Amino acid sequence: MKTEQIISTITRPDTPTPKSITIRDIAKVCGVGKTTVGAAIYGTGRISEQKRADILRVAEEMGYDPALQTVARRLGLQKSQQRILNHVLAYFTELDFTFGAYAREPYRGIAAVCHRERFAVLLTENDDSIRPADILAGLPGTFARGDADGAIMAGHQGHLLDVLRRIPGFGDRPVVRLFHPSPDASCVLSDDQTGTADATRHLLALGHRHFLHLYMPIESAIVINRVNGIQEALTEAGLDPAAQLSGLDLPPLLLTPQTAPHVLPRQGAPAQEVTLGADILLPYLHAHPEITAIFCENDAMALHLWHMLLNAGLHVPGDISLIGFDDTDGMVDGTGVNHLTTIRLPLYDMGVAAADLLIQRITGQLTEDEHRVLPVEFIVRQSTAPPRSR
Amino acid sequence: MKTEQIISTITRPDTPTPKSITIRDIAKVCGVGKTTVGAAIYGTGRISEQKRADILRVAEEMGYDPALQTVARRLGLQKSQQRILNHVLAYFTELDFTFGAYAREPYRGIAAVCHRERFAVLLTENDDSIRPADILAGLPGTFARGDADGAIMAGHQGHLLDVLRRIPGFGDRPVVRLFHPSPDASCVLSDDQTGTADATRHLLALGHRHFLHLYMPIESAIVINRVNGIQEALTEAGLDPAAQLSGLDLPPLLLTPQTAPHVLPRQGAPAQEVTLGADILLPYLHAHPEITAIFCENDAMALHLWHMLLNAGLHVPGDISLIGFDDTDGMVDGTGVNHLTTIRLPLYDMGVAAADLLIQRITGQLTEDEHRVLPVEFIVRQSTAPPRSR
DNA sequence: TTGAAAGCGCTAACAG
DNA sequence: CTGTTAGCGCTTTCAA
Repeated sequence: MKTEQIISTITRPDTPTPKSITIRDIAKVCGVGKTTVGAAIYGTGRISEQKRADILRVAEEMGYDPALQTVARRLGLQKSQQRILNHVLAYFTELDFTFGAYAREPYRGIAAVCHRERFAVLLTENDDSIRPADILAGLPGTFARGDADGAIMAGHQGHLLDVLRRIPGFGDRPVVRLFHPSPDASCVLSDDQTGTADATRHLLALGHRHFLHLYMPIESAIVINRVNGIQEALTEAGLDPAAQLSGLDLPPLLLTPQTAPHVLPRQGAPAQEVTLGADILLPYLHAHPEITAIFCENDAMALHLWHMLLNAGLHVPGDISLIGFDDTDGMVDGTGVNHLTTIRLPLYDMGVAAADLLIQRITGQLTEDEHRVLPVEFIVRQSTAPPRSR
Repeated sequence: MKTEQIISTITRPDTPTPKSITIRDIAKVCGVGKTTVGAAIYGTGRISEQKRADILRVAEEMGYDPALQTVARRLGLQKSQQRILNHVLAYFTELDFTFGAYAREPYRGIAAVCHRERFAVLLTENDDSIRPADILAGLPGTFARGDADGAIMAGHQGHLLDVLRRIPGFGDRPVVRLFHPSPDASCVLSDDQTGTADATRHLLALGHRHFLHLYMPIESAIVINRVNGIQEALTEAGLDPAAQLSGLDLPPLLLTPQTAPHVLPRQGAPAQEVTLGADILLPYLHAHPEITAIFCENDAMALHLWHMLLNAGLHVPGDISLIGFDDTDGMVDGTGVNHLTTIRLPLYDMGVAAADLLIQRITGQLTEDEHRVLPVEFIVRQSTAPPRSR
């Protein structure tokens, strides 16, 4: 943390603020000691109901504002190791949060809960490729000072959790991780395995037998869950997962939502390259004509594929059945109908759950970290159909 | 502000934190007074270079963390009316910020500047229809406590500025308004008038003579600027604005970015109603066959219109020329090319300008409010063409 | 129940 | 230049 920043930034208001009312002022007016006033307003110590009412009335009349005296209270409480909550939580997302429903939809849920609970949201985008030391250095002083009561982290976020834990001002405050399981924090996860299992059963029922799963190069718990789901359904049907399911990793760029057509408008966004990854995927499909269905890591990827296949003369779902993930983006026709069969992640609800969980931990209503797994929903649309030989 | 929230929220950490190092500890070790240590670390008072170096070294060794002592410093400084900056700014946007590049693109700019300057962003979405009293009640305690050093407000935001000004904890801290001019704050605006003037000249050169301007029901400074631009170009061409330009207000819903097809993916978003507003617009156009070009308030609206006209058998740009605004959304064809002629708002740069301006005001590098008007860019694509009679 | 006194860790005014 | 003293406004003993 930049020490200088914390030290050297002092301002003096243009127009001197009128001195604010203190409990001492009130005490003088009421003819009591200031300890008594403190007891009346802040509930420190016993006080007769009569005096309390009197004092509160006078405080109100004099315009006493407890918010303005939080600093003094904090100092006073330091002795007894108590903290006044800031009612602020940090939401860390991967860089360029503004892309993709994957961070935006949870944010909506978080914001809704925070608004209800009068919490403020400190939005922080983090570059996952950055070195841990730089994460620390890049965080605003507000974190070092401990202004965030807790944090929600979406996605991988590399070593961010460790970094947070090492900040003296943050310490072991509650953290909720979204999407990725973690033993050191509360987690809000989705039941991806059931989702892919359902999807696989659907494809099996249609008659498909050979599947391709396009995954991220990263060996993440998420990918493992999804593969498990497919394998579960295959095994259940008496098939050998190893023989029926193949995996293929594509260029990382292809897997980010950014590259899909019509995904998200952004000023100056480059035109789509519909051919990206085609040099890998098309030859592969050509060499494996038995494959009739493809699982994608996300909808954006599915849409990209759809266009790519179309370009190559392959029809969805006629030649290839396509299954997306997330239900964030759709293959929308002119009448606004989405044709992509997908597994819907309850992104908004996950945000709500994360914020609820975090705030309960912050306020002490919950004293242990908790893992919550939310159900997904398999949605059949028009990108899956019975296979025909290619 | 909910007083209870400020008062009743105290927590005690699960594991008692080890008492943090204080300047007194350092003073004892160094065999000096604590004032001297303060002078060394915080630059309060004069001190010899020798002692300073010694003390700083010891402080470092002992692991003194200035961030942890901000509370005490703040109390100490209260006497002299000085404040330690929080390095936090609030970004207020209209409700559901997650829609529309109109708030998201500036956010990207703001975030970039804040990251560079180590400022944190407090993101707050505000419902413009809410009563002023409720805005105040809905703000998290962090605002009452004065944790935000300043604020950026996008859009109308009704009485929010007044509300902020009335919060004792915020007072007259710097505010930057985005898009809307305001005498009580710094502003970052766009030169819309030049934009619509350019667009009008373009249409005039193509041969158009009768124009329709679809505006928001609100009499905003923005609309006025845009109309002024059209009128300016018409007058310049020796035409009578009153005779050549007609205005029409459509249902409010039509004017929000949400309604445009393909604008922004959102989970569970309803299918588009391509016919929304058609009952007003189509008869109007039928009654005024002399109109050959339409100005829209934003791209989303232009796209909606495009589809609506197509539905009615009218071709763009053959029958009607269409001009969007913002350059946030496009009529994208299969190859990723955008066909909408529009006036591009430098949204990202406006965010950058707003954050720069605000931070300069916060840090005192700038002592007066400033209005900055950024240039727009008229971009000719394929939604405008020479008129033909209908 | 009440209130005086002694902190919390720093800054500020003033002697030395 | 240095250290002492007295705050900042609240909390927390601890007598009364």
